[in-house]
Amino acid sequence: MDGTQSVKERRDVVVVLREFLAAVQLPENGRLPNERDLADRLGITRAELRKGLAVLESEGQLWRRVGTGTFVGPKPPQMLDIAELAERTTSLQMMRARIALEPELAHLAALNISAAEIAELQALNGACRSAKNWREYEAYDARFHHGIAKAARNPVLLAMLDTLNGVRRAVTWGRPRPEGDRPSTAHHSFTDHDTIVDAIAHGEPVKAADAMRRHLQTVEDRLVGRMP
Amino acid sequence: MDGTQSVKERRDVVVVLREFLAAVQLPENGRLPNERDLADRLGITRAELRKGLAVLESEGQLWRRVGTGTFVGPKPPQMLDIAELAERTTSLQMMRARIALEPELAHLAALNISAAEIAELQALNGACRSAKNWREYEAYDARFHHGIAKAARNPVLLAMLDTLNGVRRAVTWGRPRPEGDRPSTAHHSFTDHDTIVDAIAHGEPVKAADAMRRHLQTVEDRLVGRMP
DNA sequence: CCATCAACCATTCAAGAATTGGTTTTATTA
DNA sequence: TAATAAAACCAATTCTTGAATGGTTGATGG
Repeated sequence: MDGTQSVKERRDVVVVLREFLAAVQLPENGRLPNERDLADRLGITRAELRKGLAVLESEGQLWRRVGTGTFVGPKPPQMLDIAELAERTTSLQMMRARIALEPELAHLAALNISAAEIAELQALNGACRSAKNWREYEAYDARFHHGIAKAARNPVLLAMLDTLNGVRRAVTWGRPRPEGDRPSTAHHSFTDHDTIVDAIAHGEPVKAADAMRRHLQTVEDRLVGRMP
Repeated sequence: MDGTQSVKERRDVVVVLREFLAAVQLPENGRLPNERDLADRLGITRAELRKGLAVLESEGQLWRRVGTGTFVGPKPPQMLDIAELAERTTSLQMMRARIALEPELAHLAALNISAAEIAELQALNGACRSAKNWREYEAYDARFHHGIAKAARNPVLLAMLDTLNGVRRAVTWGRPRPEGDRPSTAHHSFTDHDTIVDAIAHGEPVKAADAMRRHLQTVEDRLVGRMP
């Protein structure tokens, strides 16, 4: 064979690896042979090979995962674990995230919403008003905001809001809840929702985004303890 | 046994089920026995049981999934599938999502970033400039934006940007890529990055958010075809 | 001290059996 | 015959087990 000598030649392992990658012309996300085989093929030891792979990995040329293999290209993103994420997230950080997302969603909704969806939003807002306990209110409130996101006609933003709500629910699971009393304290949210729906229904994106931002800001203020 | 008579008594299955749930006191997300066993224990037929479960499920008292079981409480949100999401998402929608997220991230980064992170951002921007091909440029660009998100100190927003980038990559996989030529066409991005880093480094959140918004807007304009 | 080799570890995947909710067919009984 | 209980079947999911893989450690020997 030809490879066994390259060790003695002291050629840098990284160079050998680059040549190999160029030779085999693997496609993006293509899989390299496993380390044991590849070390044999290149005529180098596995420890040496791993050093070289580490370099290429740090350069972002490839990525590795235990039990799976070594692949060309940047590391694919991991699907986020909602429960794990909720542990590292405070209620305030949740609100900052919502403030980042939802005004833009209201903006887009004002541009794309249908008549049926407007009616649904109004119905959900009414359901919020007549909720018999706090938990029921939160369920309708979540569906209200989800409805706006759906009307925005942007799958990515919708998915992100949904995961956001998932984290929100997981976060509130850990905290105690005022189970019995009705959400009379949230009466300001009702009028907030009204103005948001009105702006969206009249096709006024900027106004809708502003209303949503003010609404969430109020919730955040209340969360921090700044009662207006 | 005792249960076999309750069928003849014609007591409503739902009532029996509610009594059972109250008796066993399952915690939130607790799992019920499987339908065959439960039907035996309650002395009713499986079809009857399923009617009752359907009612409670529609009430949101519990949720079921094939192969898994029946559980107490509202249905947990599903983790989003990046590949599936990418199929329903256009490049333009991707940009709208980024414009919703990243200015806020730049804002927060300006408030929370450390000196080491500033240096890292500058280094990554430099790496963008000296990228030898388009793919390498995109890798560093992604790490640049990720660095800003990390400096924002908000796990939820960071996770959302990461999934966003995952979708972005999955979207661009489907499209052809200009493999060979260097990203000289993206030279305006370099100065954009400069102004963003400067604003963040000087602790000017509004300025940073504006710079980020303008930067992404330029990219979107270029995407749509409006060359400025 | 360093490189090499082997063994071991932890994670992941793949294939198949078992489990479970969902559906249809068959048997039983009034 | 109609209603209904019982069984069988279906499809999605989990569990189990073994193999494959990257990651780590330690013995061996220059």
